[in-house]
Amino acid sequence: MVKAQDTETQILDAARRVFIRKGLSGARMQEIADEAGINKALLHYYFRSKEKLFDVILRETFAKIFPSLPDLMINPQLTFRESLTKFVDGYITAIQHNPFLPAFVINEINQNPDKIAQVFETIGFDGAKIKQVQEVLPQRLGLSKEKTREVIVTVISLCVFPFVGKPVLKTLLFDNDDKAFEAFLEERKARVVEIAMSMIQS
Amino acid sequence: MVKAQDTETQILDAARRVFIRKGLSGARMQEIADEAGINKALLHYYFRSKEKLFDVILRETFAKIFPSLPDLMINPQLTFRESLTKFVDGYITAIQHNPFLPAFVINEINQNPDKIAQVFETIGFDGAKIKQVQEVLPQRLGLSKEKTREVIVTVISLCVFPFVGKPVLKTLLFDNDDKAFEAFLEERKARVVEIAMSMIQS
DNA sequence: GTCTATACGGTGATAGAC
DNA sequence: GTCTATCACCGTATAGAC
Repeated sequence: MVKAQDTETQILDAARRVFIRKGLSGARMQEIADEAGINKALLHYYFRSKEKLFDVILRETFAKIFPSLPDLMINPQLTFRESLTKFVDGYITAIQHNPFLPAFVINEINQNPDKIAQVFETIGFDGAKIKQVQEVLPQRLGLSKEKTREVIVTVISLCVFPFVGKPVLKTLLFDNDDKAFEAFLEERKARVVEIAMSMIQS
Repeated sequence: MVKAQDTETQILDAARRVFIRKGLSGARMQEIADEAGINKALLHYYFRSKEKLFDVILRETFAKIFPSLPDLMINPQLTFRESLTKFVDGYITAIQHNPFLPAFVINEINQNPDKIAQVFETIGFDGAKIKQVQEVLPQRLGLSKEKTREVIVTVISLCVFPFVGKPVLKTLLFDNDDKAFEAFLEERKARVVEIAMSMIQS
């Protein structure tokens, strides 16, 4: 039992690394087995198929990335600026620790958009919660539904894109200097908040 | 000769569609052959291998996406606001016609960052041109190099992200209403310019 | 140039011993 | 639970006829 738990965890750890690096179609069961220190047969013993294993990782990844937004934004204890600062900071920091996550999610989601609703439900991000955000947030901001959407899209765009576009941006703007790019991301946390706040006030 | 040209074009058209939809590892030579109305053997006759064929498409795609930025931004005939408006409008419109391009580029580039320099050179986007943009643009804007980078990253993020994040954004903010999302993108062209200009003036 | 046939390696998945 | 061995299939790539 203890050993089983360990093996399953090791498989999931390995699968996470490989799938996020290579995607569903690029990943090989052999590679996952190697990274987990076991053989292919055992993979199929724990998770019936590659697709099943992948779905577990995809759900887990979504659960890690998405719930923070609504929880934070709706918290009435904080001013909106505080909520926003906390969100942007937490979000960018989280991605810094998992820099390949956004590209992975983007790719797999665009590859298979039908899975979205299903995955969202699994992580407790159902219609009710979505509605809640769509209704409470405009009230908090004192903005129309449309304006609120613009702010949200802007914030998420600014937080996420630098990571998925990193190879290109680094080449074009940062002379491939990794340190400079990291520093830029760090400084960006404050700038994103400023840009969003100026959208709200104007 | 005429027929050969036709076949090659048909192969490239098919390869473009399939690769951009499925990516390198997800695409199948059989599927490309089917879409081109020929058989697998002929694919290998024209392009020795899958990788070679893919490289052609990748270069072609980069050539289509990237050169517009520097050419526009540096044009001294226009005010910066005019350049920016033209760029944002042209860029978003272009992506609207090829909505899967950004996710494709992001995925393949993150999968194989080493190819970037090589691909950029192929499309005439060499070190000299990059330096030119890095030097001329700050002058035009009257901003520091760092501030200029912020503006560029912001503009590109706001233009591109909505497309790659479309499935998620549509679900969370637009109740899966395609029309509403399209309208949002259309209206966004003007908003992006406003956001960028306000960054410059402050 | 274009086809059919086939080689050849890899890939997901299973059977069966321990 | 974990392994070795093996299967059936699919994928890229090539040979060779026309």
